[in-house]
Amino acid sequence: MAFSETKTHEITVDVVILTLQDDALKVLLVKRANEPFKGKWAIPGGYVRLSENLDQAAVRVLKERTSVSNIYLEQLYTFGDPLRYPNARIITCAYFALVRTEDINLTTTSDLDWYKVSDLPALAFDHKEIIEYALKRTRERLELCPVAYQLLQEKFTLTQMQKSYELIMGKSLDKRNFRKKALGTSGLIKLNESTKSCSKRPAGLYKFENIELNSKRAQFIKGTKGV
Amino acid sequence: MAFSETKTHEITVDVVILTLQDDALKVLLVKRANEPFKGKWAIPGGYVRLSENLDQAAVRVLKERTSVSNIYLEQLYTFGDPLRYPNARIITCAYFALVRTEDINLTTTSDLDWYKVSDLPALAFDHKEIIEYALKRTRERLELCPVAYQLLQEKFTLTQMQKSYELIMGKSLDKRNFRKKALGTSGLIKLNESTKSCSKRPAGLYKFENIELNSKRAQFIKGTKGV
DNA sequence: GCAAAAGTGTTCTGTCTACACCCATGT
DNA sequence: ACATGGGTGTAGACAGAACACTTTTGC
Repeated sequence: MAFSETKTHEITVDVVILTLQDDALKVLLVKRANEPFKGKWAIPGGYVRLSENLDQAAVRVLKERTSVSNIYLEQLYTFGDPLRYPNARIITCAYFALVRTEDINLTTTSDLDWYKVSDLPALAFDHKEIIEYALKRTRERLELCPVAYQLLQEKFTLTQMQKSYELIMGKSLDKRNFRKKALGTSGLIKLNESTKSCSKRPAGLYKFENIELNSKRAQFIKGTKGV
Repeated sequence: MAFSETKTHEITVDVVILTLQDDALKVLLVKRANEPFKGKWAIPGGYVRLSENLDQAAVRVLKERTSVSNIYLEQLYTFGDPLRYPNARIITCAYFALVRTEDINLTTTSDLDWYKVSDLPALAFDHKEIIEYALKRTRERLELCPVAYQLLQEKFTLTQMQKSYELIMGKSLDKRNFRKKALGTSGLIKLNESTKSCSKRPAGLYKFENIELNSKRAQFIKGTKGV
C-alpha cells in the first residue's frame, strides 16, 4: 500500500463539462479504453504539458473533446490522494465548464456520452466526488452571477432562463419573483423580438451583453424559492 | 523560453499562514537561502511526498514551521504557470491557515518572520499573488462562518472579536450591529467571567463551542458596515 | 471626578417570499 | 372557444444600516 518515495508525481487536469440537454443537467463522460478502470466512465482529462499553464491545459482538454472554446471555465479544486489512482501518483487539478449543447461537436461518439448528473453510471477514480464538487460550485456561482447564460442560446426567453436555473439548482422557482430579479440584472437586455409560431402566445426574447463572468459584482438569484 | 517537453513536473504545497499580532493582520514569510530568489521572502512550502495527500502535505509544512497543528487550513488554488518558477516546472497547490500567534513556536527566527499584509517585502515567485488570493478568500470565509475565532484566544471579549474582524476586513464595524449579530451566532457562549484590573470597566468573556469550520451553515457578519 | 472602554434599542429601508389571475396566440 | 404558456403586482416578514447615550471601573 505504501508508495516508494522514488516514484514520481504526475499532474493532470480533469474537466467537468456541464450542459443542459433534454430538460436535464448533463455531464460529459468518456468510457475508459484502458486499465485502470477499463470500461468505466470518467470525466475528460489529460496530462498537463510542460509548456502550458493549468488553464491552458483545461482549455485544450475541453477543445479536444468538444471542439468548443472561449467558454466558462473555472478551476475547481486539486485532488491528490495517493490512492486515488492505482499504481501511480497522479494529482489532478479539476476544472468545470458550462457549454451550450448546440455548440458542441463531439469528436467521437462511441466512447463519449452525456449523462444526467442525477443518474450517473459507475465512475472511475474519484470522479464521482469531483462531479459532486463541480455541481456544488456551479450552484454557488449561479447565486452570484448569471452564469447560466453560458448554457442558453444567444437569444432566450425568461422562461427558458428560469428553467435552466431550476435544472441547475434542482428546485423550482417562483415565476414572478424570478422575472423581477432577472429583469433587474445588469447586462440582460430585452430585444424587440418574440418567439413565433409555437402554438402559444409569443414570448419576449432577451440576451446578455457585456457580462463579466467569474465576478461577484453581478449578484443574482439568491433564494428565489419555489415549491 | 520554451521548455523542453522532456522535463518533469514537480508539485509543492505553499501555505499562507495568517495571524493577528500587534493589531495587524500578518503573514509568515521565510527568507530564501538559495537561488532562485535568494534573499527574497517567500511563503512557507515544500514538496508533496508520494505517501501523503495534499492536505497532509500542507499540515506538515505548517507544523514544520510553526509547531502548530489542528487549526483552520483550507486549499486555496493551484498555481501552475510554466514561468512561475525559473528553470523548473513547479506547480504549487496553495493553502491558507489561520493561527493564534501565542500558539506558535517558530522553529528558527533568523529566516522566518511575520509581515503585515498591508506592508509586504519583495516576494519570490508569484507569492504576492498567492497572498492576495488568500486574503480575498479569508474575507469571504469570514462572512460565512466565525472563522476569526481561530485567531482569538480561547476566551475573548466581543471587542476583541470585533477588532479581529475589522483587521481582516480592513474596515471598521458598528459596535451595536456587530454585537447583535455576534450574540446571535450559534456556538458563541458567554462565560461567567470578566476581564480584570485593566484600568477600565471589565468586559464579559466569551468562547466558541462546537464550531463547524468550513461550513456555510453558520452565516455570520455580512455587511455590518461601519465608518 | 474623570478618563476609557463596555454595554445597550429603535427606526428606517430594502429585499425576499408567498400568492392568483388575465393575456395573446394557434388550432 | 379552448388550451397553452406568457405576463403581471402587492402585502408581510426579515435583515442590514444608521445612530447616541449611560455604566462601570481604575486612577
